[in-house]
Amino acid sequence: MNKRKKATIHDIASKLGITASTVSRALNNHPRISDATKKLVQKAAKEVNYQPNNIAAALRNGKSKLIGIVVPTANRNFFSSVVRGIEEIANQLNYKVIISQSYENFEKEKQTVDALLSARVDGIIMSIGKNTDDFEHLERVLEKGIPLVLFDRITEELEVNQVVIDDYIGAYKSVEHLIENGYSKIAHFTNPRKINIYSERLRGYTDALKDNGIKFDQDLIIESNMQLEDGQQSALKMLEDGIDFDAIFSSSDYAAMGALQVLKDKGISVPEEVGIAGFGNEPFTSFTTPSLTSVDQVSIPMGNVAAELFFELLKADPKKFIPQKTVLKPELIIRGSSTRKITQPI
Amino acid sequence: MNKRKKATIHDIASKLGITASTVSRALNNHPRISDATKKLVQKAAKEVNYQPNNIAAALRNGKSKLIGIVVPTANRNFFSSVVRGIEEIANQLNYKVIISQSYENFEKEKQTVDALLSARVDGIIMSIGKNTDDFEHLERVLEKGIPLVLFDRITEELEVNQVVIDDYIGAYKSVEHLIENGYSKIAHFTNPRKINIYSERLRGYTDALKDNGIKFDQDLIIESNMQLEDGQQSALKMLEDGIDFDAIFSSSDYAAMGALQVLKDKGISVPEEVGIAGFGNEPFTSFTTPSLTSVDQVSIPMGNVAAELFFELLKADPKKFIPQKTVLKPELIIRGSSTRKITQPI
DNA sequence: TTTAATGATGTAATCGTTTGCGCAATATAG
DNA sequence: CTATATTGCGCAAACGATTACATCATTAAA
Repeated sequence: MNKRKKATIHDIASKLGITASTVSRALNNHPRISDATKKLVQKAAKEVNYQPNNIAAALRNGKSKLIGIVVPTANRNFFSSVVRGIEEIANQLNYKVIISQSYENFEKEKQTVDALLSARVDGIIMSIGKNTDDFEHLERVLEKGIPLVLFDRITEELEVNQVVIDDYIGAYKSVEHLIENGYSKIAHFTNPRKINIYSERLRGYTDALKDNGIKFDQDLIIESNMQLEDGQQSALKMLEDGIDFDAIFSSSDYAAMGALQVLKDKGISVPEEVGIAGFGNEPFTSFTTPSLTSVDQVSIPMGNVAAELFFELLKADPKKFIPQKTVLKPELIIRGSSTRKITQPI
Repeated sequence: MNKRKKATIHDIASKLGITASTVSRALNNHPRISDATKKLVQKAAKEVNYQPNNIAAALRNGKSKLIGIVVPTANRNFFSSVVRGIEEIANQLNYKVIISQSYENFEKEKQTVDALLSARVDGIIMSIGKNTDDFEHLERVLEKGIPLVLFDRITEELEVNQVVIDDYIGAYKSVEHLIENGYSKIAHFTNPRKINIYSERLRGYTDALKDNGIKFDQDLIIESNMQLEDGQQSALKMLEDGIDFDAIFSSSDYAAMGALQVLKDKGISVPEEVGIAGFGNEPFTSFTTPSLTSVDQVSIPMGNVAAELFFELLKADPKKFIPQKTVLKPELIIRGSSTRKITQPI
């Protein structure tokens, strides 16, 4: 029924006995084109099932209307929600989004950034991988004057727009909440890698203890890769080593979940004997028994803000660029794993 | 340090006193270019920090090396895993992926497909929304001869490559498993929308009952939108209405989870009094207490297959196109919610 | 030594849109 | 009734890479 070749503005033009420039202008609602012509063109475009070729336009304009997004994995609720937040804003402005995953792999991350650059995205919004501590690939992006916005997993080594949540406050509030519920020997699960989020959460933990007159105990700091299994092992280790604790503040919901499973398994009741609080507000946290107290990372707003920052950058004069860092307030979601009716230390 | 403008093959050419065609051929490893020249070109390319402009190449070649993916929501483990499976294959072939979400919204789905077409993707891989029952937008894609592959949520109304899991078998096995564990009054949570996946699962349920000599009971078929809250309400309703059941086979893990919560809340023990099996093998199913029996949808292989089908289509002669339907075998993951040591009907 | 084949590179058109400039025709001002 | 704006549209050159065809050398074959 349809011809194999796709219709172009030239086809429309010759059909109407006008030129392609007029068609182009008509479709773009150029003021110097008469309404009559515009109507004609639109009708003809419908008839031939015209689909604008953004590739050609991109080449001519030097902008693709594509935003590259790099996340460690789209498979995590937090990241996909941020992407959703970005999309909300981007779509309004007729931008589309290319999502790439770096799988926490440095080489893959570099390749991905390169590929996006070759695809001529107008800019990049990303969250860096856990194992990334060299930022040359991002410096190259900046040098070329391509807009770059970092979210959540950021670095201080780059002069770049960033949006994060206040991990410090989130951690502080969690620990404070645990203390208010009568826990005092609070362990902390963290990651040895020095990315901002973990160090900030550790700082919040430390300060909350201090401000409540509880002495910091290095033995209560447990480092791991923070996945489910790591949480299980950490909890087991603490029990075996006879470490005296009555609560866990974990920088990851997964690790918190692992600990919860082990404790239940060992007949230790949560929250009565041990309180648990996680971080991230993953969907499963509300499904567990007991449900898991956690810190919500306001992911969709974070995506919104990242996108807004991005579009500001796009418009801005690169000469007088001043990197902004937006800090969002996280929300403590209090659930069953950390609230006991009666304050009863073990 | 770097000039604002990006380097092109012309810059490299004039730098070396040769022409752009030679540079292009050298970079593409054309056999008719001498090794000496190739080396020179590569060195010069590095020096000027050359980044190929895929947009220009895409325009010239008529192919963008982009695959458009449309999913209802990237936020679901299943979909993001399929995407991952697609990416694995696509990246090997130097294709990139544009992910768009339709949010189960028909209008949004249409717009998205149009946008991808305008972005000149080389083809589309998608899973259709729950509310889509008009397929004009997809017919347009087919008419233009643009490769289209559907996965999971498909339709029989289109002559198109498809990859699905055998929902029938998945359901059949689940129900059979429940029966083997001594359950006989098995309720089924399903969705009233007539998309293939739900009707196939219902069919599997029905046949498994029949083959085991259990009479089908319409009262045990509970329709809802299958989210967590729907599962809660469905369970509550069954209890209130005094419906006699000893197991639930839910077409969604979320609804199964909701039911599990309600039953536990009402003091009904799972799996002793009521067995539960879900569908989808969402990550949280292994975190719940008891953990939730479910059907794994082999999402990554599904993505792989979808991508392979896609690339076959891309190479194939559109004249002699015969739509293929690949059916993958799902895997029953047996967990705590459906296994009781002693078969003890209530 | 002439002819043909091969190797290495250049020429120029092409992909589909956009847009500065130019040129009429009409409208407005003086 | 000129002089100047304004309106409506065409011309042609971009954007950057690719590639069929042409052009020279050089070399092998006759």
